[in-house]
Amino acid sequence: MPLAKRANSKTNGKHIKSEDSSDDDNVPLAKKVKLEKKPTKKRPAPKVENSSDDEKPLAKVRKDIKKVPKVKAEDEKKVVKKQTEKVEEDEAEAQYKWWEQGNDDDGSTKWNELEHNGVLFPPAYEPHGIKMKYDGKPISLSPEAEEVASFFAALIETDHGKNPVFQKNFFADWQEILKKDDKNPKITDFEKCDFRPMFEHFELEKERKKQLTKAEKQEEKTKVEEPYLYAIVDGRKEKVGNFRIEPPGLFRGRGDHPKTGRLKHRVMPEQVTLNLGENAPIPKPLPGHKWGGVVHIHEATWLASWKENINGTIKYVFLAATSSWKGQSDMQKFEKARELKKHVNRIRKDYRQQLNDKLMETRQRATAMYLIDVLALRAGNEKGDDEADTVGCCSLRYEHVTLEPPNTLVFDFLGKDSIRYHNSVTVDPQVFKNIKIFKKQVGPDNMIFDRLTTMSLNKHLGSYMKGLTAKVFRTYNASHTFQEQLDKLTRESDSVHDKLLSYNRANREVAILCNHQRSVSKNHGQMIAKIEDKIRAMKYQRKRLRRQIIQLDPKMKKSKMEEMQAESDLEDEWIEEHQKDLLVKEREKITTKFEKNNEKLVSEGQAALPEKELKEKLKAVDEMEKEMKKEKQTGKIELKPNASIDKLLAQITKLDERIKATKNQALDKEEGKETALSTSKLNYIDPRISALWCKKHNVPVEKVFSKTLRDKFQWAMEVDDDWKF
DNA sequence: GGATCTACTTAGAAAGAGAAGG
DNA sequence: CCTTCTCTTTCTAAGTAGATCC
Repeated sequence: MPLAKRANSKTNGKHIKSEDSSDDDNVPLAKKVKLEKKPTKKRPAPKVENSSDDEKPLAKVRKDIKKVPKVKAEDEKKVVKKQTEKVEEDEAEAQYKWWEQGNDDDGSTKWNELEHNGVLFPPAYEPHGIKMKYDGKPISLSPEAEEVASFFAALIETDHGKNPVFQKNFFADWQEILKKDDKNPKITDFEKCDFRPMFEHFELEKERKKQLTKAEKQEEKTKVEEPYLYAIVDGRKEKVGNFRIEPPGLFRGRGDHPKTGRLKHRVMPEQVTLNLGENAPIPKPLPGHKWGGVVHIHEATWLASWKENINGTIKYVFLAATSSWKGQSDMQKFEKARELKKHVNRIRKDYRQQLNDKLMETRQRATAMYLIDVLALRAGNEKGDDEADTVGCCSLRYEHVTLEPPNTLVFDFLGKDSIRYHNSVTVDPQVFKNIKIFKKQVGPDNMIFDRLTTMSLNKHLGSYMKGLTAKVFRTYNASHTFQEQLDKLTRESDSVHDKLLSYNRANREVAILCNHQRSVSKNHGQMIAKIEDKIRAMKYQRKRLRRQIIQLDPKMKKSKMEEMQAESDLEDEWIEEHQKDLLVKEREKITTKFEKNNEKLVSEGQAALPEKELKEKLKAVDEMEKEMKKEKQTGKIELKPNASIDKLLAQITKLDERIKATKNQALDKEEGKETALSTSKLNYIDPRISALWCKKHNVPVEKVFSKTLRDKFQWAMEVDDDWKF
């Protein structure tokens, strides 16, 4: 598959041929263009660190550390001292209220003394001995081969397990493992493998686990994990986030990832580097093992790191989201986005003007900025060909944008996580013109912004405001949109319930802007059908009520006719079905109640009630059935003795409301079926907007933030009333 | 000045827990 | 009370972006 290519020689040294002559003619091209095609990125084969028996890696890491720029010693000391004093004063109070201590003048973060207990390693693999089949016959596998087979077996019913690339990659890696022990059978054909016995074993295990009570599940876990949950950071006790090292398994790459299904190795202590305070005790590795290294990088927040074997990327153990380091940087992120408010008008004015700049590079940059600002696209770093082919703004290719004159652009590409971005947008005519020109210049398969990189774009943005990058626009526009929508939708007179509806609507606007999706749940259709049935049932009730009114006072007929008409979706067939259903359900209800009662009586040593009793009870339903038949024949409904028009009307009003509410619920579910609100809430919307809104409108915060979110956003909970995003 | 490395945030899937419905 | 549906939490992949290397 051809990777994104930068400009080829076709465009080199030429002038932009304007698509329409009314456009500024002959825009000179930017100086020279790099001619080389993007070289295929070939990552050097990851050095296999075999550190178990020599000191090299450790020494190596130590050397590296010397290169880490030293934080000015004074600053460092100052902070340490300040925080230590505070801790001594009142440890509990100081623990989480870092935001009241004020920030450092230069806004930088300094990480100080760090001690922690350690990183939890999983125990080695324990074979289960369940025999899978090959060519129809049960086979025995070495423990290692059994483990890898189990990884796959657990997934055979999932999309991953059915994905041919996943299967191929798994099979190749599994064969390598099989070869390691010559007692393993020769397995050469994936098609002949039957993993089902193992799969079923795991399903059973799952069931068994489910049966355990809450307490049983908790107890063992908490006991083992207890020592690993917290780290002491600058004297504060902070929660550790992902303290469990990632267990071995099959790499579950998203989208068309060429490496999906490959075996992810078990990580051993020798591969792990710890980052902690110079004076902190070094936690003990597994018996018989040693750590890959111990470092003291004060300006990093990670506690431990290791290199993962699939893509050669570094994985980290960080503090939890509730920690001060994470909270601090979260707050800084939103403060930066708020600072953009002061500059955004100028920036917008500039890029609009530069949309027809003579310099190609500038014009591309302006166009990209427009897209990032208006559509909240991601920056779009370039990717290698050993990853899924996904793009962002700067890496958009020819085929990702189509032109619909006069000025509509249709975007259709796979973004982060291979989530489809499909959007038809009417844009500024000059943006349309530009895309048309760029596309013509670069040709199919090539990147539209061939003179632009995320680096150059961010460098430019940085000239407007310190620390401004493409991603700040997403944060800014998300929070801004949320505040705007929330203000627009919230009615002071609304109930808490309705206010929450508005809150979620505003949230959804943001999620749509950011294209946050979720897969439609398997039984969504079923669920909607159920709700629709419920609505119909209520309509049927309402229809009967109206009939009764007419029976009571035939003069009402005329005025009610129109409304009756509106219920045309209540077909006779459906009504009949519905009535039958009602009867069946009623009978079931009575029967199960009767049986349960009998079981109870028997267990208490009493005699069960005779079958006759049940028949007696069921007679009431027979009665109902008769009445329904009669109703159908005569078209008359048996009126209750105390029926009155007023009462019936009141019932109708109530039903109307319920129908409306249920309809809303259905609409809400349908609209939200593929939009995930959580991501924007967690990462893009300044939590202070929510905190203030709750306060102002008397909505309890726990209605909008779950426990974890409240903990994460603790820094944002107390805001001045006049604060605005 | 691009490629690579590193460190961090952002993302949806999957697992788990809790609430609602029968 | 048990099952089913829904919301929350956990997990780790996949981005962004700065620093460093060459």
